[in-house]
Amino acid sequence: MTDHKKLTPRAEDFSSWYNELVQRAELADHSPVRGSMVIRPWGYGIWERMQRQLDDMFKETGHENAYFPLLIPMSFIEREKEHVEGFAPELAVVTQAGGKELEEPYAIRPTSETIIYSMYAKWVQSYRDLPILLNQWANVMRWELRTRLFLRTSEFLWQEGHTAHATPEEAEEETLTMLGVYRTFMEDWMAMPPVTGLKSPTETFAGAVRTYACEALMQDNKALQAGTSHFLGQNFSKQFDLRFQTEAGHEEYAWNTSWGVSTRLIGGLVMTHGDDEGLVLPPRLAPVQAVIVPILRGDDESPVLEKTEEVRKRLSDADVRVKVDAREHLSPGAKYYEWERKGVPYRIEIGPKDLAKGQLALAPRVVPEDGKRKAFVPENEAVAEFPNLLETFQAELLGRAAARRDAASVRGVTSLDELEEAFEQGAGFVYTGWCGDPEVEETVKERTGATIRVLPDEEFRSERAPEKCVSGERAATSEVVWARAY
RNA sequence: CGGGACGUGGCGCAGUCCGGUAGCGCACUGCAAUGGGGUUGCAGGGGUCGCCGGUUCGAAUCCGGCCGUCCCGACCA
Repeated sequence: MTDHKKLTPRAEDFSSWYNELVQRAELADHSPVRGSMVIRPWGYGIWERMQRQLDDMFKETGHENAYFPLLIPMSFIEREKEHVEGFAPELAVVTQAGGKELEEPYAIRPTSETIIYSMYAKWVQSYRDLPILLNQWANVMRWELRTRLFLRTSEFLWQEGHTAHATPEEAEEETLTMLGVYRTFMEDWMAMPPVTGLKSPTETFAGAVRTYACEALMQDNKALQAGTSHFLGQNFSKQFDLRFQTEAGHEEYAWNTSWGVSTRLIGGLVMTHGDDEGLVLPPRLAPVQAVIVPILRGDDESPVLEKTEEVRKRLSDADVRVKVDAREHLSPGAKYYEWERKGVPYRIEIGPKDLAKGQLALAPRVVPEDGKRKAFVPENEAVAEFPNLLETFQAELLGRAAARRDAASVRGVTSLDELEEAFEQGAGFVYTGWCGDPEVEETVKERTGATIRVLPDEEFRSERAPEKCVSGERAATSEVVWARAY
């Protein structure tokens, strides 16, 4: 399925570029259901890589997987006041089944806190039954009014971790541990370095005491909330009667956390690394890390094809995910464009000339700062070095993304005028002081379209803590990061 | 959910104002040659024009309703 049309350049229209890329790289397509997408094999392959790695990290931090029902009794969702206010407008509700009206409607889960904690309540008697550390991989539904492939769809895939603890300290620690897991995953696997921190009260999850988040900066300098970790306190345990007997013998409500990332991460991946030719995949998440394109001649193709297969086997044995593209009806150039559009990190060309010289032609998807577009490397060396090349490529992507984020970050802003000016100049993250007043958030949003993304964790904070709130009058109680967001 | 735009083979579009039995490019199929950045020639296949209804002798074209997509806004992972 070749496709000659160029993508709309990012600089011209970032939205069009994104929409075209997602479809033309065959990541996803619109479905007949409003706001719901089909994730195609290439996109799902990336999601599978993400799942595998995250799942390993969850297991390493002591969690187990389980599965809870898709349908949740409406009365459950209505039990936690903040929670129902947050989710009611976007619920899809099942009112009929088996040809009859249901006595109680079921909501299609927008998130599973309520049904999960209702079950935990059955399972927990004593402090010895805690902690419970579960995760589930699931689909959820939020009837969004405005959707975009991967970034906001009515139905999406995610994981949701839900834990119950005997003490607030332990729950808080869990919340921060999982925020750290997400951050590590985004940096080391997605090459998408986020800023992490605490959400302001207005941005806190409906039903949580505190929400922590990973905020990543996209190439259009808008922020993407890429993962959240919530300290729920006893809000849900009190509503669902999740109690336990302490060592001392008295009853207490358990302390909960929940945390999640979704297929939205794939949108983040696209907007972090993609270029005007198409997708660019970090090697650790690429379903195919190298595609071999044999350069075939009409006269005798067999030596080239034999060598191609030999190289494929050698790389595969070195745990490289490699694919041979030997389709005969396409010219090499057409294949190059196709695999570039799909973001494969490396292309390897093998032709008669390479055969004669015992070399391979290696072409990285992104030309390194100091490198060449295509390198001719002796076969043995190329095979031996290939895993390192992939790691270098991975590091290159992270380095570039971090540099972009830092270049688009503005610190030391002390007034609303300066803040407005910074965003007019195209700033990404802007750091200021804040007094904690939600009205300041409202004012800034009206003037600039930006919101507080996080109260940054210590290592992201400015060297000198801001003394005054950006509104000018009151003293700052914390530093905050502003951005326009997805 | 409010404002705007759009919906014609897989993709991109023309045709719609001034109703008269659907067209172009790319892609696709077959054969042959070609093959190191979107290869060429020849021969083919595919669309009841988003859906439903109305007006009319006749509707892609006019009218109404609905659905979907995109952009702006409110809301949101």
